[in-house]
Amino acid sequence: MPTLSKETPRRGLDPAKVIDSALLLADTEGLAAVTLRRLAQSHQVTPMSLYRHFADKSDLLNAIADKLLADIDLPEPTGERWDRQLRAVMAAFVDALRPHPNVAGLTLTRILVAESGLVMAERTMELLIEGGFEPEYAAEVGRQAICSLIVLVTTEPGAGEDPEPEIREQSLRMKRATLGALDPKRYPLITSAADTLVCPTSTDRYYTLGIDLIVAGIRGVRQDPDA
Amino acid sequence: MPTLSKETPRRGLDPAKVIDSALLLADTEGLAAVTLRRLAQSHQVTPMSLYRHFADKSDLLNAIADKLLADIDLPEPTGERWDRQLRAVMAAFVDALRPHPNVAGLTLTRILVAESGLVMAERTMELLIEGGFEPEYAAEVGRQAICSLIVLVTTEPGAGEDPEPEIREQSLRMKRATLGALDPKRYPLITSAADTLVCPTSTDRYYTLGIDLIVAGIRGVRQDPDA
DNA sequence: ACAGTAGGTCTACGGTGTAGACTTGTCAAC
DNA sequence: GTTGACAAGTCTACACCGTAGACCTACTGT
Repeated sequence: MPTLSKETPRRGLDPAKVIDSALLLADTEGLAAVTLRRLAQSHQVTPMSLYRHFADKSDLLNAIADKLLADIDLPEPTGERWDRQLRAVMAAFVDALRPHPNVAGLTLTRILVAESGLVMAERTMELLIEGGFEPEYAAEVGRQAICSLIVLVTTEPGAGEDPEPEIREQSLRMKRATLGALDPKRYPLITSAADTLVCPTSTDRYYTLGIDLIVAGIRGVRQDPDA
Repeated sequence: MPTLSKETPRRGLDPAKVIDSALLLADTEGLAAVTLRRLAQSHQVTPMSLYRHFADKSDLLNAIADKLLADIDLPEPTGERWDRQLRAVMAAFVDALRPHPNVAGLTLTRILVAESGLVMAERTMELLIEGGFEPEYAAEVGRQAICSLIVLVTTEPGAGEDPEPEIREQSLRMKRATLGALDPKRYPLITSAADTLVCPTSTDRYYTLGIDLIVAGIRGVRQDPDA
């Protein structure tokens, strides 16, 4: 029997676990908190050890993005109309990103690389073509739609704010005050809608509206590419 | 006559010029190249000098964003339909950001702070309300629309790539190759549209389509907020 | 003439990503 | 069994970052 107390203490660094803790760290303290040193420390290991498993930091970040994309739970094709199905695909995408607004932006460059990103992209184009788009046009529209969805998540009201609820609430109050203090003669609409602008009514509504807007846009540019 | 050889060598650091060179630097070498040390060096000054004019780095970055926003050349109100006017406003916004895709994202947090951002936001809400939106709804829709426009610019095909044309071209070729090398059985649409996905036909078309998509979306969600 | 101050400098600190040479446990092949 | 190869982790060091705090110093208003 060889020398291994519990599954080879030598290989104590599971890349998957590193990614997990990196994601957790980003979720709780923001992307800037994800540091090789900090990550190494939390795994009781030297910073340089990480380089045995990741080419460099961006490689690790890409791995996080790929993990997010892998969480997409794409709905099975149904007999519904193309636009309803498209909406479902988009909702699935957003659902995968929503829990991690701080890192959602990382997926921008990985969609056409990661497996599940490719599957979603292919499916999206499929539905667009079924909806009557030319393949070229479908590619451009799909690209933009997916980008918009990502941004929907990264700019979710309150994303990027401090994680401490008190500081965050303080910051929001400050913004509202600043906006409310503007001259109502010059900015009547902004001042009166200050609350909504700073932080929309409900997060669910926010996402529903966001997706609706995109789907409606796609439907709208369908027949006449030259509007 | 006091001692000034040429306009007080003591005050050799014009904040406006610092912002200008920061913007230039970001445009040519990417946002990451904008460094206090580098900026100071290019103005023959110590890094700490910058702190006499900017509270910290983020303050300087905000100043860049404000400058971009100040470049917006908002069209005068006309008698046209609300949606056509809205389109013109959006086009003006995009025109201001387009020359600086690397820093366009900085404007996200400054629109409701900078003068010209506020003016544009107010005007946007005005038009939306003229189009029949409730004020609250207009705020949410407007917010999302403006975010989408910004992202349209930051994700412009080839943005964030290396500035050297050769490296950049190389990178694009690589991506196209990777995409084209996928299994056509699994990803028939992606592989056949690889070229368009990597880099859309024309930049102008790209922006036209992007704006069309957003305007069409707004038009589409107008009457039925609960679709 | 003098105090105040705005603008720029110097030094230093703690943080970052990462290159390169080194150690060491593990396993395969002779 | 012994011996190598090798994968995984370590150590040291470097260049760079933003910025705090004390300092100088030339100008300005009184």
